Amino acid sequence: MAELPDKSEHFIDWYLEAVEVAGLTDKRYPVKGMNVWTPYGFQARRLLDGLMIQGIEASGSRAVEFPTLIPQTEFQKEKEHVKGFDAEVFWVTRGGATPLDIPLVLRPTSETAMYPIFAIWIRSHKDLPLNVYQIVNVFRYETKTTRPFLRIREVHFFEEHTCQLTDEAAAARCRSNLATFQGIADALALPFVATRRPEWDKFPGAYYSIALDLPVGGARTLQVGTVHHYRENFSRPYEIRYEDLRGEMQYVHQTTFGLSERLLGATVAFHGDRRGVVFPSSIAPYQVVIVPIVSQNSGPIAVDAARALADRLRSRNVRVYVDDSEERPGAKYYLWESRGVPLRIEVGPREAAAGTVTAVNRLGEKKGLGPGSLDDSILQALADYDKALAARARVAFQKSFSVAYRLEELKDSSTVRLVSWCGTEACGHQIEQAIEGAVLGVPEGPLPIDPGAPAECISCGKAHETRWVLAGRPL
RNA sequence: GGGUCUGUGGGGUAGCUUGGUCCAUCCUUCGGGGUUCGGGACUCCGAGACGCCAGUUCAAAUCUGGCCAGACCCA
Repeated sequence: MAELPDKSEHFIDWYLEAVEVAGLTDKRYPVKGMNVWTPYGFQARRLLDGLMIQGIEASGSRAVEFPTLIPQTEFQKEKEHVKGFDAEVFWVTRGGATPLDIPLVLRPTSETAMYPIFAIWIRSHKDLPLNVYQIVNVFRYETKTTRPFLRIREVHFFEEHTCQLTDEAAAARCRSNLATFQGIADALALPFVATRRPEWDKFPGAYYSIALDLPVGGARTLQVGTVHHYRENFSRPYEIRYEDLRGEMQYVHQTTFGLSERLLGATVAFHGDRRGVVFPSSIAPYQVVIVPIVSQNSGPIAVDAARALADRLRSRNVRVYVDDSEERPGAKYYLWESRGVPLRIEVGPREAAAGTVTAVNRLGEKKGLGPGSLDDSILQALADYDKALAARARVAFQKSFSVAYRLEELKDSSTVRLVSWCGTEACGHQIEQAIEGAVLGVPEGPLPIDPGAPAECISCGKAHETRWVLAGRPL
């Protein structure tokens, strides 16, 4: 087996192979864009779900689950929304041989499934805010080339939907969601930028959309999440109203927050290297793999030591696997490296006798541990690994942005670009054409790099009321 | 949406133009044996595929049609 393709030169080839060798999905399922989750990949996904659940519930949201099928009549109530999704929904038109009176849509997202029910649930201002989320599969008839975790037709989707009393409360919920996402991203050691998407690229039906993007090498970016402020755009057609203190009916202000297994793809894409996947310990299916080194004459001492150590680590909630298969040690090292295991522990016969081990983390740092407080040292090594991974990620992140002052500079961008923009759609499209990508949007909060005050618009040269905007090439 | 092309064991391929020693080949994968074992071992035995359905033919991986799946290019 050779090394993976060069990540910076052939990113997509590298990505596909990294996912393949790690065994996260089986792409042989005979429907385009629908892959099988393997036990290893599913475990990573479940851990990722756990991060989302923990984060969102800490911010006062509760889990619900709505049905998969949506009647066409409900689906069509918000005009922009239908227009945005019409081309990519799967339809259910028959029950057995009987044509359905009202065709059903396989949800591409759940606004139109939830909101008729929200209208029933919400009567009074006392019913607000309503903060609920669900983690379910949604379906989109993707026509472009599909890629595991990144562009798929059956999406494992996290969606929070909230109803708020006021516009300001909804904006506050959006900010709260960004803080929640920050926590999730931190756990994954993924730096990101939040930008307000330009008008022409916001979610169909939204008042505004804040997208969460990751730079993944060159000018490439990966959108891993969105927070939308809907204002009353949905509550009016779906008649979600409450009676306020004065006894008047008011429409609720709504928000949504969406994430998916793209975050898993992003973790692979961002941290991975020539040997394959690199997992942060938060979602690593195995945080520690122990490889006992056995030779013909040494007997079971190394395996016994490995198993005893594994039991002790498990009792401290470490996910650990003892690889006592018949493979040679070298083959095991490569295998577990490609699968992204944060920490490998080697135990040879002599070490077993002495109560020591050799620890090698996924960043290649190697050291001997023990005999004193061995278990603590291993936990410490795991924590150190996560810190080192995050530090490495921050460095890569800093290098992923640069300022461009002229449209011609955009063509050969080797980073995501920060450009000054007048805010008009015409100039926005000029920028998109020049970079052969997209205007991501105006950053929310601090910029990844400090470019000073905005200059004149990179496209039309207008000097007043310009702002910095990020442009890149979304995957 | 329009066009071009592709489909051969688990993965990657040759063969197809001109139908016939092709129970197809190489690299791997899987099962079993032996020698090994601190960075991708060697060796022996064995298993496993011509996308699906029709048609043409003495004979189809190869030709024809339909279907399914996928890739690339353009709008």
